[in-house]
Order: sequence, then C-alpha cells, then structure tokens
Amino acid sequence: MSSTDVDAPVAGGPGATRTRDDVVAAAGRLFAQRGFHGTSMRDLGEELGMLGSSLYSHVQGKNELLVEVIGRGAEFFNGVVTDATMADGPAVDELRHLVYGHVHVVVEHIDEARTFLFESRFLPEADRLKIVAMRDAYEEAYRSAIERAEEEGSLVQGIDARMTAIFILSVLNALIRWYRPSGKRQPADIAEEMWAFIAGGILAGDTR
Amino acid sequence: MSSTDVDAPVAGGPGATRTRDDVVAAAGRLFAQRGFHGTSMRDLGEELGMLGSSLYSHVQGKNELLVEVIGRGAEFFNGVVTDATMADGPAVDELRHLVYGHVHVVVEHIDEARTFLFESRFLPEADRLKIVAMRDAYEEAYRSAIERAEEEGSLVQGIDARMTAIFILSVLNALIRWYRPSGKRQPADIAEEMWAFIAGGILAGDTR
DNA sequence: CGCGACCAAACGAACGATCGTTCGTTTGTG
DNA sequence: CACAAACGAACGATCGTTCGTTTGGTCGCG
Repeated sequence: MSSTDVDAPVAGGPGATRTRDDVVAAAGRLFAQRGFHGTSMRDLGEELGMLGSSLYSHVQGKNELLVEVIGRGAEFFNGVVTDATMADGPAVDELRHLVYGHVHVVVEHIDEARTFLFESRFLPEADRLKIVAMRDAYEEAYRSAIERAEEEGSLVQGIDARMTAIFILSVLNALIRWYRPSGKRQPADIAEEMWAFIAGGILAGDTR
Repeated sequence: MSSTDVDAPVAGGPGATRTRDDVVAAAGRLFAQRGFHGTSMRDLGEELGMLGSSLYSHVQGKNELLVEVIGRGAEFFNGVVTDATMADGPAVDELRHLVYGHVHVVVEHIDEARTFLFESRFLPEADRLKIVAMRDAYEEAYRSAIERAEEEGSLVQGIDARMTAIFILSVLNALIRWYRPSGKRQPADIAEEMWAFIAGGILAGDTR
C-alpha cells in the first residue's frame, strides 16, 4: 500500500512498531476530528499506543505533521485535475469528471481532505502560501472548464465562470462536513445527485 | 445598535472602558480568524488593549465567550427562519427568502457566523447539543419548504428533499469562506446569483 | 545453531514557554 | 467616598520539544 510498508512488522499488534506513515495517518485523523490546535503530541501518541515524545523518532515536530497531512490531501485533489483534463471531449464532460473525482477523493481520504480544507490556515507561512496557490490552481481548473463549456454553448447564457466555479466547489467541499462512511448512499450515487443539482438546479422546467 | 451601548463611553479612545459586548465581539473576531484553540485570553486582551486577566471582569471564562458568540450566531440564523416562514405564499418564495436571509446574516455578522459554523465542536457538551439541535431545525426548515414546493409542482420531479436541502445549504454556508466585505459584489447581487444557480443549475435548457 | 554487536524505536524525566484562571491591589470616574 | 474596571503577579496544568536510557528485533560470525 505505502512505500515504507517494507519496514512494517505485523502492524497493530501490541509491541508492534509503527512507521512514519502510521504516524501521519493518525495525525490526519486527529487533526480532522479535533483540529490542529486541539490535538497535542501526547494525544497523538496515545492514539498510536505510545508516548508523545516517541513521535520524534518519526517526525521532526508537530508542524511537519500538518505540512505532511495537508500535502497529501493536496496531491489527491491535484490528481483529479490531472486525470480529468487528460481526455479531450466536451468541456461539460471534463467538468463532470472533476465533480466525480472530487467526491471520490473526499470519500477515500476524508481525513486528509478535512485537514486540507480546515487547517491550512495554521500552516507555517511558506507552506501556507504553496497550498493557497494550489487551491487557486484547482479553482482555475473549474473556471477554465466552465468557460470552454460556455463557448461550446452547453451552459446557460451569461453565466459567470468565477462565481459558478465557487458555487460548484461549495457543494463539493461541503461533502467533507456531512459525509459519513456508515451512510447508506454510495459515493457514485452522491456524485450523481450532486451533478444533477449542479446541472439542472431544482426548479421544474416549465416554471423558469 | 446594541442594548448595552448605554454603558459604553466614547469607545476606542485610550483609557476608554470596554463593555461585555465589546469583549464578545472581539472574541468573535479572533475565534473566526484564528480558531477557538488558536486564540488565547491574552491574545484577546491585546485585541482590546488590556491584559488577559482583565477580561474576567466581564466574563467568567473562555468557554463562556465561545458559548456567547455561537449563541448570537445561532440567533441570527434562527431569525431568518422566523421571518421567512411568516408569510404564506408559494413554498418556492419561502425558499428564496430563506436563501436571501442567510446571505444577509453572513454578510452582516460574518464573525459570529464563522464561529458558529466552524467552532461549535469545541463547545462544552451541553451547549454543543443545543447547537446541533438548532442546526437540525434550521435544515428542517429548508427540507419542509422543499417538500411543500415539490407538492406544489414547482420543483423537478423525484427530487430528494433531504439531499437538496444539504446542497442548498452547502452553497450558502460556503459564503462564509469566500465573502470579503471589500469585494465589489453587493450582498443582494450575491444572493441573486446564488438563487439563479440553485434554481436553474448551469446547463443550457436545450441540452438537458 | 547460538551469541554478541548493532540500531531503530520507544521510553520517561525534564526543559522553558504558554495556557486559563485567581486574587489582592491600583486606578479612575461618578 | 464608592465602586466597577483594569492591573500584574502568581497558580497549577499542559504545551512542544530535548535527551540520555532502555528495549527488542535483526544480522554477521564462529
């Protein structure tokens, strides 16, 4: 699964040694649940069955963990853009692929996605700026697809690309808040319902 | 403006005495910016030009400030529901009023709204439960309006009220993240663009 | 096969800093 | 003079982090 699993013994058993990956994953879990400032190194140690001081065998400090977790989240979302912009069909299809990909990332990596979205402001300034730039690029991918779809005549006339990108991402990002793995809805169903809302709105055809 | 302004001297001047309202407002500002756990009582004191310990002349503790700020946010949003559900026109109009009212609250009370949305999880358990219940009721107001609009035939057929309420609130709540008072868009314009998105989606009429 | 050397991982005490909070004192205004 | 507001030192707790020590598994070598 991960590149460092070679070093990992049985994993989970008492006395089992933890890898850096385990530490980062647990950090993502706690940062997502309690927030960065609401999580102490001792909390994190307890989550992993060790002392807080023991974490320093794996990472240099708490900030490094935040950088690492958010960096992973950013990579996941970046991957979606890369995938969606490869094929060259109608721009509307690209937009739909972006939406489905986003839902997939949130469902599969909810802790990293949550930390990415909610805790980025606590990053060291240099890292924060990188993440802000990355988020701008992500939004730009949506704007670009919207503008092209507009030129192709697929969208309602006079639509504002910037604002529309924000609205679509609003629906997508909120998934982080309400999605529960225990829910009965499958990820694909969620993406489908979201796309139906984004594409057609809620009003009946003969009333608008 | 507020009910306790009677006690407030010139306000702002050096040596001016602060009211409890000033303290709660400043707390809202800092909690919204840096998060509850990212704000210390000494930070808050500095924001008001006094020592952290001096705050205890106005409030009992830090938690009380969080409860107070979030309580105010909750009241603002509750007021919107009260207003929107008073008139008895078409359910779609009620829905539109809810949307416009929500935008208005976020624009006018962004710090309280931000704290309400992002920091509620750090409330003392008893208060947290109240806020959760209040949020459920808020969502229920949307669901109810959607269901009635559906019965009135105003919405696309087979729409899921629960999911639709979530989507609409997703667009609305995200305003908290991107709205800047310095932006050129007027609140009414924002609400109008949001409603256009929610009502009609993005696809051109002849492509869906 | 057994055994000692090695080494990463975890421990646990301790550091200075900062946290929320308390309380006796000072200040300034009505 | 009275009283609310702010001060400022101090409290115990907890924070992130350091560091010398202990542990337990792996590997080379006889």
